[in-house]
Amino acid sequence: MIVDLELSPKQKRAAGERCCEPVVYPDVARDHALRMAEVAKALGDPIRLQLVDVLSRHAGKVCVCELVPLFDISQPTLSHHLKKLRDAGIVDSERRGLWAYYYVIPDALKELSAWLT
Amino acid sequence: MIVDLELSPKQKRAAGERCCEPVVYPDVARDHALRMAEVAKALGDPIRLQLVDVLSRHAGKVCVCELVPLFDISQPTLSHHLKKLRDAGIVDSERRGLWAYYYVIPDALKELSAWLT
DNA sequence: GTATTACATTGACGAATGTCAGTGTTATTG
DNA sequence: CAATAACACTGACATTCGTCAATGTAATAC
Repeated sequence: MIVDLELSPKQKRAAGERCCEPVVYPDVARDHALRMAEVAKALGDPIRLQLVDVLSRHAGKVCVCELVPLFDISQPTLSHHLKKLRDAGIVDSERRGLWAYYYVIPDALKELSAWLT
Repeated sequence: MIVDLELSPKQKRAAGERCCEPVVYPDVARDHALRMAEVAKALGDPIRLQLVDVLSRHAGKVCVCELVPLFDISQPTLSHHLKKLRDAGIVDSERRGLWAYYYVIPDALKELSAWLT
């Protein structure tokens, strides 16, 4: 993992006393952090988190008409949340006639999950 | 885990055709989802995610004066991010003279991590 | 064709976010 | 005492967010 942050403090100490023991380099590269933060941000809403929970717990694909009644929000709002999850690369959808089927993209949460472990 | 969401679709089908196979109940309770979303939201910023990375990778406690030069943001902004992480229950701080030492609260990320696995 | 159904998009709204300059607070130095 | 250093807080700003009502779009039913 690439280190791209400077470490040594650029400010003087007030006393001879050390500020603290040398800090560990962040070994999460900036773009790596950016990607994981993007995923975390998408999960940072209770409804979206529950959406991902339902979708991932369901082996196959779930259509929106089954998702709408699960939450106390309007259909356009749910559509908005699904779009956010799509934009974050967490879920994808598939049209089949009138219905849209959503599913969690395999390994989409892998990176964040591994970092959290 | 408590189920507190209704499941059966409240809208009529257009055809005799089924919308989809029966969906799985979300087994993330609403308050459970709320707590995890709060943590995810706090991690949903690249700087905060890297902050947690640095703090968790460092065994002990790290003072703010070591954190400031790591990022290209002002000291007040960093302080603001640290407060967000504190409010989310992810980190805590300890004053020692002029310095403030931050550390990751053990098991603060456990719940979200377990859910993601 | 018209009507209806499923879902997405638009536009609007108040609320929250990330950022900074400026200031305040507290502890240490001299 | 006064000066300084470390950090938090305030107020302001543009931006993004979550939400809804209204509308658009495409496919199915009649």
